[in-house]
Amino acid sequence: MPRPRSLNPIQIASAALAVIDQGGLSALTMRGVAKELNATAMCLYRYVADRDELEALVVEQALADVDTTAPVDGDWRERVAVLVRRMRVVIGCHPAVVPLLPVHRHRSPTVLRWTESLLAVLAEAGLDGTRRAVALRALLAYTVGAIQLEHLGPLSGGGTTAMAALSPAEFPHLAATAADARRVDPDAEFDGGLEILLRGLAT
Amino acid sequence: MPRPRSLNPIQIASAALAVIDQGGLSALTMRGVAKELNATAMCLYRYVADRDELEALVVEQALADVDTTAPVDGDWRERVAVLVRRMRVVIGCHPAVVPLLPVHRHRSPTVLRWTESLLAVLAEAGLDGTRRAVALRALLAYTVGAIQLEHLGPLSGGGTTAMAALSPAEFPHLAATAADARRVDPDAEFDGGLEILLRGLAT
DNA sequence: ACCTGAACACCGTTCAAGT
DNA sequence: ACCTGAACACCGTTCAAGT
Repeated sequence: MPRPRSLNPIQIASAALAVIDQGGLSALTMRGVAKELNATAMCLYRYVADRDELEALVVEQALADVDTTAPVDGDWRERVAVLVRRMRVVIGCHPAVVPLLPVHRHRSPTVLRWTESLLAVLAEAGLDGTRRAVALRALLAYTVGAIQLEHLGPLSGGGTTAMAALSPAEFPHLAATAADARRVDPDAEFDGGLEILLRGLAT
Repeated sequence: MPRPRSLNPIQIASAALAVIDQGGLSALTMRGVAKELNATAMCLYRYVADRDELEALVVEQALADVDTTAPVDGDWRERVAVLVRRMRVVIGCHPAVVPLLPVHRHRSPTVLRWTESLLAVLAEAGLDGTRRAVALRALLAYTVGAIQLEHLGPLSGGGTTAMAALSPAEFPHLAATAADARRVDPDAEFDGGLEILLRGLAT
């Protein structure tokens, strides 16, 4: 007697994202997600092979809102910047997902489409072959790294506060820079670094 | 009757690093580290407050080999590159530690000394105040991000292999770039991205 | 065919008890 | 003062049993 499925992957992904958004990464457990769906943990194994697959589902669900279409206005550097900023803004809505990104990015259709658009813009800029591969990698590294620095670490962003308390005798530059850094807002900091990278990318 | 301590923090850090190097991040458990020391898990709580502190200990132990003295030869860009490459090489010896780096970097004396040296070189390059803070952040983001891309993800580096299998119809640029990327060795890729960043950093 | 409860082998952490 | 064993409240995952 075939019984209809009571869940679907989208429901699971939504529930899992809700759980991680609300309770942080440590709340993302098979049992926790199941409870959100009024089901049992074992039931989830009908839909995902294991926790790893659940994590991949969460990452894709979190990134699904990214507009991956290539921008048409502005020079190529501005178009790259727009794509990169779109990714950062959406991830900023789901900070607990950040540690999962480097691990599962290859399995996210959104990431693939976004990367394809980024490469298209780089191609229009006259980059190809190895140079384009290196440029992409550098942009990815900066994006992933900057987002991690922004959201991970002590007190999620209060890191510079801790650094400002360092002994200025032993770490003079660090103490000064920590003080300076607290006056830069995160958006400007991210855009500033991105600009440096894009300037270096000019042939 | 005061009994002498049977362990010290260095022994614990070494044992923990051995465990994670050999068994991966998932092997880093209180019980696992204790077994490596022929002790019980509970005994470790005499030396660390919790797992978080054990992780911080592992990170510092992994990075301890980094030479954090500022290089003296070459122009400032080359000196920055030398510092960054030193960090990458040492981390490459302990790839399982990579996910812990963004979380615990603020508590590592090695990271602090390394950052201080980096800032000193940037100061010699004429950067100060906000511009220097942004430059540091960009360098940190690139370094952290590039190392994560290198060591995390599917099959730890086989990611480009997976991407090369993509449908060239839907992802033409991605498929082409994945093929190109497989011909670039990791060192050259890292240095290439770093060069882009340093070029953009020139005033 | 799908869902469930009980069970297994793990976690981090607490706490009373040993020496 | 330091270490230990037992215990608690969790994990992911398996598997036989229910409907």
